[in-house]
Amino acid sequence: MSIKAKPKGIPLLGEFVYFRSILTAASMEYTPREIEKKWKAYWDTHQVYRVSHQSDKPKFYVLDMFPYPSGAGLHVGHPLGYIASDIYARYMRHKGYNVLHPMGYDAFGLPAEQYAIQTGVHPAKATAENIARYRTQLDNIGFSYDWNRELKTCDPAYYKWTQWIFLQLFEHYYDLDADKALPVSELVARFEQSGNEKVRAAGTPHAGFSASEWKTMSPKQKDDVLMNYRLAFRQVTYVNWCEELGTVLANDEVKDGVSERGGFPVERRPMLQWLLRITAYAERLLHDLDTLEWSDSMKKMQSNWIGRSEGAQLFFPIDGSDKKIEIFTTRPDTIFGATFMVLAPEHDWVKGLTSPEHEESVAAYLKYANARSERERMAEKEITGVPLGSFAINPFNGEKIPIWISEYVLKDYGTGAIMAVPSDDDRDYKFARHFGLPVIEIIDKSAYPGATRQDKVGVMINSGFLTGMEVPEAIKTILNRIEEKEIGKRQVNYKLRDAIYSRQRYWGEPFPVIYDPDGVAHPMKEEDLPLELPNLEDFQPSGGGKSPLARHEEWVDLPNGWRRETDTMPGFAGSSWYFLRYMDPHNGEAFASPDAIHYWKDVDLYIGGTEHAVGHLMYARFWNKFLYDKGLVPVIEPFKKLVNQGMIQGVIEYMYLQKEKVDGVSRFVSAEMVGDKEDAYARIPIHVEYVEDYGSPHSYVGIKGIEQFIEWRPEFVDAIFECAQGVYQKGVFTSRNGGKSSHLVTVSEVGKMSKRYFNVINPDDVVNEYGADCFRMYEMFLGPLEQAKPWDTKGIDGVSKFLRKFWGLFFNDQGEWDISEEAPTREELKTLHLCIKKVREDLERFSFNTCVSGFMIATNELRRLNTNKRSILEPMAVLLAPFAPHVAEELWHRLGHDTTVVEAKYPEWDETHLLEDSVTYPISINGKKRATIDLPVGMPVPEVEKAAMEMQAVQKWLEGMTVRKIIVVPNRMINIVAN
RNA sequence: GCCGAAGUGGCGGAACUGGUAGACGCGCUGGACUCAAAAUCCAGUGAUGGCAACAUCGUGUGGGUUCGAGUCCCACCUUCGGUACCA
Repeated sequence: MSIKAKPKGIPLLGEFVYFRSILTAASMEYTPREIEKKWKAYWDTHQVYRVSHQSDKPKFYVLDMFPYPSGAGLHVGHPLGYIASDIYARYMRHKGYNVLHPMGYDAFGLPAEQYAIQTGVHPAKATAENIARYRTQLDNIGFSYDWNRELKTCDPAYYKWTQWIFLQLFEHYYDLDADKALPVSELVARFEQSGNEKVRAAGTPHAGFSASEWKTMSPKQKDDVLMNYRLAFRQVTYVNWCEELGTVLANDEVKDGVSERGGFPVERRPMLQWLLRITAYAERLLHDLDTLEWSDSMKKMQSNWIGRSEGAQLFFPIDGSDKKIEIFTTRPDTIFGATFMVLAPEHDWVKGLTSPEHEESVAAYLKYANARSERERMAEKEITGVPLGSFAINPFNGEKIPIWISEYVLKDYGTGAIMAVPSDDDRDYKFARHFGLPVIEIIDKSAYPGATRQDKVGVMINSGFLTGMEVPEAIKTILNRIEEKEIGKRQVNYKLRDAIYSRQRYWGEPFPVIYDPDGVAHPMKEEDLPLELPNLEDFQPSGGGKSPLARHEEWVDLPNGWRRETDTMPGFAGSSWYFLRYMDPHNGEAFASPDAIHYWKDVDLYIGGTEHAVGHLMYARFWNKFLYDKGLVPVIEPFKKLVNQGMIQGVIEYMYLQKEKVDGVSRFVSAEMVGDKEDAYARIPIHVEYVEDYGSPHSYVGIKGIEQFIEWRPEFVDAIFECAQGVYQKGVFTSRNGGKSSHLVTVSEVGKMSKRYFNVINPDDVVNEYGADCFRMYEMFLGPLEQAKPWDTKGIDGVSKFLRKFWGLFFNDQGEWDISEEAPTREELKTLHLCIKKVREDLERFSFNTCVSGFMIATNELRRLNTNKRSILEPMAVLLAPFAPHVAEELWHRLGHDTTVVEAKYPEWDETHLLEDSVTYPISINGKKRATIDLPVGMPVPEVEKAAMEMQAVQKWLEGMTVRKIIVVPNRMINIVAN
């Protein structure tokens, strides 16, 4: 019996194994249940995995990405990375490192709040239950976590420091001269001295002011000015607003422009929110990628996300007005080809630039664009836009060009306005073609065949003083001219946007901020932290886009008339710094003690999914850099080495349900009958365990499966099930044309493992049947860590057999423990040392799957050799310990040790045991293998050539041909080129 | 759309630096053991042709570089992850 998502209450093979073990001599049978239970208890009582920073050993920090404890519990995909990191952590410990390997929970978040809205269960309660379930599931797998360091972001003792770091961000600005964060108090001192003219800081554009102007400002005015500088600041940004639900929605909750819940319209609405000025760190976030041992693709994703581009800020005068539109362009050289301008629909000036005759069409377009999500707008499937009816003047040739608005220009990128050059930009070109706008060729690319529209190559034509120049020269020239004419300047632009940090939600960290009656934001005092999240019973949003907290007036309104911030922090708040808290998780005086931080420093190995490539990893790097600027952490990057695990997918099985009922009865049909009439049927996902051969093209439900299905969905008790060769209805199978097959073929699809597809496979069930050691090794054996792969329990038998065989090496044919102290043979030593080499080398390159096959090969070989020598088997047990710690511990103790195998020294290989006398060369003729020959290792090349040429099989192939060349790669291959 | 990744037997995958494609495991086929089944053990297993030796084809598709390409280059197809408020 193999496990498919196991229905509750069905006894599994594991119980049978257990039962059998009681009847047989307990010493010989491999009984993972007993062994694993025993050693888990041992590790726990001896606190084997507890670590301290007070150590003389070198440190090593292995971290898993913070899990969010979802209501569905862990499925077999989650532990993949945890197992890999656990194996590596154990390996490093065997190598003598003091290994920090902690685990905890990213416990604030939207799902718990949605669940609360639907069921009334308090998020704190649901989260605590989910965490408890996760913990049980994790414990089942035998991880080497130091559970004394467990974290929960929703714990006030933890979020006290999340709030504290937020306040530090609030109290700092980014000084471009110092190239680091400095206190706002210093900025204020400079304003008092000389206004903001000499200040070079990352900030929101705003007017200049003098010292005396600063001094006359009201507190509210000063607060507004400082918001342009603070690293945590308030600004108006757009949110997905759903009027019907009275709430702001996550992009995730919006599907095709309507809310996923209820299908109500969603529009983009401006709202005053907190943001973090991550853009201040853009350059450093980009530059420091070079110092990281991350995959090139991951670095590339981050660097593309940051999206640094060099170009020019340029002002275009508006016809009939003294206003000038600011744009950013990376191609100032193409300005003579600019035939129109495009503004984002949200651009502040749209209203003012709309001429009376265009008011109607512009209003209609704004309404359209407003209902479109940012994602849809960027996807550029259709070309939309309207002219405003006003014109800009090209500052170089004085041409009047029309101003349009279109959704492909985004408010938050650059200045929200572009000059459109259809000849040299694809999107501009498509837009011009669609609306019949002129295209002026300005670059002759005839010397560069194959160059695309956007490529920066060619010779300028039709371009005034630029005509005749090559593009790079033209760019330089025009930049200089722009600066001379003072109509703009060189500028570096980033695609990276500041991070919106407000959520109109309950289940998150409260902001430690209070507003005075003027609306000036004041930080809470450090000694008053944490500001605890008050208890609520109703989690429906408050009116006007406010968080549920806004209804809790006693909490919001302070006795002195000041008010609390009612928004809460986003999910990434707690996870942006948790790796630091693990270093010193119980500290009440600081987020972690300097001692601990200076010992553990940074994460040496970080394992998690690529889905965090640009979110969490960017924010965490940003926070770390800020804390570095403050002198609070010693390293510029928190995650030295990053390994991305692939996602384990599930199989989704569907039955076809005819959309139209037959005489009021539902009708399911076997998939092969559907043919090209898909439209007439609905796909109904069903529990994968009802399906035979699930995942294969022939997967089907039989009578038993149909009956299980009806039990689960009683509304289909009367339904017709049209099988391959007959019909099943109400417990009766009627054959058609004498056929007997009652298979109803289902459609299989690879997809997410999720509650909604009834295909979640719980690791507990697998561990229960096969044991944790087997589960760990099977997860690794499935394939390369980095690759996505579908889960299939079928193959697990191979690993299970391997473990029993490995165990069997220590016993004789009578099932008695039988270990000899004799000296090993040469062959045995070679097998052992080959295995050590394979496992160690593969571990170093995170190739866990090939380690497992290495163990299998060695075990098969040692069985063949009938090995029972301590000198071979004891190192094998230690070698296996990181992968299968329970069975290794059991064997280690049976071998006579009374300390844990966890601390045993990892075996090393000796090349002298691996030397071969001869090598089998393949002989290729013109690249095709035609023969092989055994030759001594290290034979000189001329002799190898001679030996090969003398072979009959070779001569046969060379008949009538002339040998042109013989290529010999020593100890690898021989290739003869002839014609 | 944009950014990133992956496509190898019936299945999961191996081949690390351009050098014997398919290690290891599952499944399947045949055999041993068994009253029988399970478990276990032994043998075979990319496709096509052939009694066989062997030959031809074969790493998503089309092209290219090379003595030699799963691996490098160009174009394309499909699937997956991200796309800024899921975590």
